[in-house]
Amino acid sequence: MIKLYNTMTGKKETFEPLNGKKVNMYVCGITAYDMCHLGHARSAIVFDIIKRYLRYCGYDVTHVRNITDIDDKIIARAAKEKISTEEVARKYTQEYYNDMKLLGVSSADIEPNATDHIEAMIESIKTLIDKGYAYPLDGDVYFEVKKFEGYGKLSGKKLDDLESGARVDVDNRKKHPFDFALWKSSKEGEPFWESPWGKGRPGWHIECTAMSSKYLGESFDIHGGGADLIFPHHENEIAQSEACTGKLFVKYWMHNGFITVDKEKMSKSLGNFFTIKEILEKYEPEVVRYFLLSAHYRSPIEFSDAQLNESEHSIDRYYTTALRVREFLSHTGGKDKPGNPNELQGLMDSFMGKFTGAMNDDFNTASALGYLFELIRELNKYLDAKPSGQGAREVVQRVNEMLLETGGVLNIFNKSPEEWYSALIKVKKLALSEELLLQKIELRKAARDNKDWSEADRVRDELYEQGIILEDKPDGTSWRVRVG
RNA sequence: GGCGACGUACCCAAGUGGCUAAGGGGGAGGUCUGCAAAACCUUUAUGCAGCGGUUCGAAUCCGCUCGUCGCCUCCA
Repeated sequence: MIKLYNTMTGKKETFEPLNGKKVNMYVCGITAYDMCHLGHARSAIVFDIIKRYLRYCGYDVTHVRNITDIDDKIIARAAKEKISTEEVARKYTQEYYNDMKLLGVSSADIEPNATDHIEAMIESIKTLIDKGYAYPLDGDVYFEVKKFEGYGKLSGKKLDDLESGARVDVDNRKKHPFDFALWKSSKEGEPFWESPWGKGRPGWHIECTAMSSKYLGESFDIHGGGADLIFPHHENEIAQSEACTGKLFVKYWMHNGFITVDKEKMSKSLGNFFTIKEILEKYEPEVVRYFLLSAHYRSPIEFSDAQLNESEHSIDRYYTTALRVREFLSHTGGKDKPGNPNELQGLMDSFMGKFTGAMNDDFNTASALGYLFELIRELNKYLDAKPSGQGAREVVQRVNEMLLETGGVLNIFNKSPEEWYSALIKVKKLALSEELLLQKIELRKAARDNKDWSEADRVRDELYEQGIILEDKPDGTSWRVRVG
């Protein structure tokens, strides 16, 4: 039984989709006017994991993630770069897809662009006018918030409070300061579409109303996005959609917390952001994903190199164990010496339940990761006891499968140790080829065979300086990339 | 001004009424090792911002205080 926190009620609720095992989920994507930063990555990764977990639980999920490809910021950017709005949108949409691919975030099932749905938006706006919820004004169309009973129910705001706390210049032509644009007339030189109210473009919020109902129906299960979208964006979507259909728009509203830098929200306007591209220059994507899953999705998470380095350590701990497991499985045979798997066996019996328990509790990935590392420790302990034989083999294999299965849900632990180390060499820009490295190890082996310890240590220290750590084992020396 | 969230060890972080307060990183000691590394073991919060209250029992519920942050404007 999955429980999830619903922003609408402010409580954790039992997840019961509108239609059996079918889950329709809409997550607000990006406005394609600039490079994406880590905050965008968090939202993408969080909802990707939620989708993966729901599917793991047997739900049939349809995931829609939109791209806003026409908007004031795009127009401003186009003017600045002296190119068309289409080119701006195309360029940054492409960058976005590229970032998502590098991050290892799966695609949504449907990734609609706003400009492909202008007709549907116009239809929605017409309906809102016909029903008396919207009014045209000098080529614009506004939604009249006072007409929608329940405006503010998602964000917990009251219109009177909004009025008195207004921090923006009020457009006096509107009936209420918080009436928002469904349609904006275009100024000279701006892109436009023909409409019953003249040439113009849609307001931001209406695209999600039009596209979500097109692909997921008038009522659907989950609507997600960053917490900064709660007001006004999602509040306005509710007003538009429910005014249009008279039906419940969304059953569960989910919002991820912010990334902070020096405790402040990472944002374009503060200028304290790091682009996904910049971060992936220094860190492996799996490290970034792990970092973002190491805190609960609704909590703020402080970005820092120290934190990313810790995440790198954690992932490396897994791959070090993965290497041990593989060596064990490739060698073990012979005498049946299952060791004492009791502690490990106990944890194996409870592990899957602990994992799903954590994930069922509002997708508590941080807690789930704790259980994974608990299992890793027990596995290491078991391997330390040097068990052998078929029984031991089956135990280790089963634990390994559990780690891969649960790691798979979290989209981590999905490489071979070699892939991990070679990715680390790349991302840490080590000026050392694997070939040269193996030569050095041979060189050192010769010294060790001669018990020339000072020469052996010299080679090891030299490699350490270059970011490589050597480990001497009974059957030879292996290497790892130094992390952290 | 209105609304809301958060404050757990040296750092990050889970835990939201009841066994010894997960897990990761770091520190100290140990086992192993030619020495290391890795791994494992022990240790590092009689206490969960502070003060009251409810309760047989609270980090967990309630109130107040202090501190930090967010939304109220485009924002993931």
